[in-house]
Amino acid sequence: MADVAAMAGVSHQTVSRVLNDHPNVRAGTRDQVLDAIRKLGYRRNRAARALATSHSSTIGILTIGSEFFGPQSTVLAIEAAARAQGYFVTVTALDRYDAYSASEALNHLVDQGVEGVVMVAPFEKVIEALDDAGLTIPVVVVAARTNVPDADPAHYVYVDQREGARQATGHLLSLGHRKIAHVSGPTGWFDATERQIGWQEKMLEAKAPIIEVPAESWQAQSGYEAGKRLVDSVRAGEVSAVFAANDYLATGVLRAFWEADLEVPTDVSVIGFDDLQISNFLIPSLTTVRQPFRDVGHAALTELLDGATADKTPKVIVPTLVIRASTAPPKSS
Amino acid sequence: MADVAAMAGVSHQTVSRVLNDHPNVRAGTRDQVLDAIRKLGYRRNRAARALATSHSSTIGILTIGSEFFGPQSTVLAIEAAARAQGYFVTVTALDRYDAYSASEALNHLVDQGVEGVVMVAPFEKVIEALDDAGLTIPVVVVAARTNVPDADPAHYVYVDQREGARQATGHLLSLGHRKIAHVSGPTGWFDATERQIGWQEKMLEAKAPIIEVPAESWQAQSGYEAGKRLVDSVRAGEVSAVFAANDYLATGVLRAFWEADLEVPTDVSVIGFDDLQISNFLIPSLTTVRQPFRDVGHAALTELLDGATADKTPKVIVPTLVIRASTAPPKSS
DNA sequence: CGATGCAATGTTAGCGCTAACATTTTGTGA
DNA sequence: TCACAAAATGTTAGCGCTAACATTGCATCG
Repeated sequence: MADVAAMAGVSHQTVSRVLNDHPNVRAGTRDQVLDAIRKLGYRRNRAARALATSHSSTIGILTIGSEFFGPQSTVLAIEAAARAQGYFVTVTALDRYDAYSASEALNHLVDQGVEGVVMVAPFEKVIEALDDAGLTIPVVVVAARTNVPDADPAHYVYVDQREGARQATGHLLSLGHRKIAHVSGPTGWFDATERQIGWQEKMLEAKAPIIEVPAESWQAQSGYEAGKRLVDSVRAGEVSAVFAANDYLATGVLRAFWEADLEVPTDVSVIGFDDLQISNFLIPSLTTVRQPFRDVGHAALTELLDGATADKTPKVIVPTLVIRASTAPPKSS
Repeated sequence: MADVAAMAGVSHQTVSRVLNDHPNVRAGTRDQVLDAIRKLGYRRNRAARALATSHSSTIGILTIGSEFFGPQSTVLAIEAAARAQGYFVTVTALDRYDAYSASEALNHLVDQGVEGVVMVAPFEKVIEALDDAGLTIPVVVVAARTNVPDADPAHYVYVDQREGARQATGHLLSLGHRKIAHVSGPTGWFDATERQIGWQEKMLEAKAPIIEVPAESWQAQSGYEAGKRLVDSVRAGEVSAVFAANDYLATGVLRAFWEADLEVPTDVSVIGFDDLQISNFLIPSLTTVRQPFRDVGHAALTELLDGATADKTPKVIVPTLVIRASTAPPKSS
């Protein structure tokens, strides 16, 4: 900076003023300074700036360390939005989904000096770690948490999973199904819980039977195993439709039914959740619930930056049902 | 820090020494200091530290802004490895895949003060932007680039795409196929080019015909369109197997063949590339080439941190063929 | 034409830490 | 017991920037 000042024939403070768009700088002076900056290829030292202003212009994202479609899309959207606002983004992924890993990760971010944190980790234990962390910086949580403690200072942004599950179940009910099994997501995940509740609510409203097959993970493998367990029930006419907690699970279910020579949707309907890129190209193409992850990412960043506003109401985004070929009216038996 | 020093009854410099594991500190003093740190909940200010040491302990990752399986897995692996080494990671995603976006993104990272950059963006234009950027910090590129200029100071780490394509093609040839069409990836991507070359090399060696159907994107939609264009050739016996440039494309191809009542693998074999989580559960389960992205991430970080070593030989990681149910010997016609 | 006021620029201090050197304490051997 | 070295601790300066105040330049008006 001193070099730039010398070259432009001004004081370092004037250079600083130019850099910070201070109004009281003559146009001619400004040009000289900018010229010198260009000629010298000068870049401001961010550490010094952060030290002097006590602003790091950095936000932290804590996410889960797996290749899940939803969190990943959300993280990308947050990053893009943050960059547009002149913020830097530091990402930390969790090794394991427990409170210890989570507080380690949070520490890592706080050590880094972030001004705020977005947690894209819809796993219960992880979010609970936050309640104990006692952070003094703004926090936005992207998770459909319903039992938020009053004392929790975090802001919440999420897609209404329960509503999505109600849409999916409602679609099957309106087709005439009543024996709708739910392949539920793994325990500990908000999304799994909410989807299960939405399905169950709708089923109880319709006075339909509750048939739940829990999956051990979100992976297709678990869906496949759940599907195999459902084959006999389908054959026996005890299940005419399956609502899988996400599209990976649905893919596994489709596969299991195919292996058992059960035709979808003739013998049994299948519906998923997420709308992956490939869901339209599965055999048959998958009816599912689409989540607008980009919107979630944007909303999360907005919430973080405008966090001063006292409005702590969760920002809820509504998913949409995408009807394709894996659902049809039940066989008239 | 001054508070800690006062509480422990030492000078701030002694606190600094404790924090930096300096050897010349008496055990008792160290304990007092650590105690004071704990009691006060003191955290070092990273900006000040960075300013004093001129080390930011931050590395930048530049990646593409889409939900692709490979880059995402690689980024996660790099982040985990970096954190284990005490580094912070700043991620920037590209809005568009052109040189301008790329240099903007690089500037963003350099402004942030990163000590090194890993580019996980196997797109030609993006990498070319790097050659002009004239960065003075270490750079590792994760991309199967073959025409690296001598002057290019970057280190390269990648999975041998060409070899993977040769494995895939070789597998089909050894099953007895000769009319193997390639649904090639979009132009501008190193991976697409390399896979195309690997396939072509192997086909020329076998004196087999070159039938290529270019896809416009990496998405299943493009694979579907390519598959539809191949249906007639398959029916006419002009194509007995398809090597799709990735598993999304392969999914689309499978779907197109299914719609046309072509059975896989009886009527036509299909092979993909990447080994997605769901590839084993497609109908039929997909033979594909698995890429060890975790290894790539680790190798990239190692290369970045040990970059001082003069050895600029690219680190090449070999993929493995995963044989499943979508490939079989051709119909004896 | 000089007083006045504001715009433009300069000067000084300090953000919180570490490096380098200065000083004090401790331990050792003759 | 004292000199001496080595270990332990303290003191000072400065990393590169911005905030706050000080000064200068310049236009305006009676």
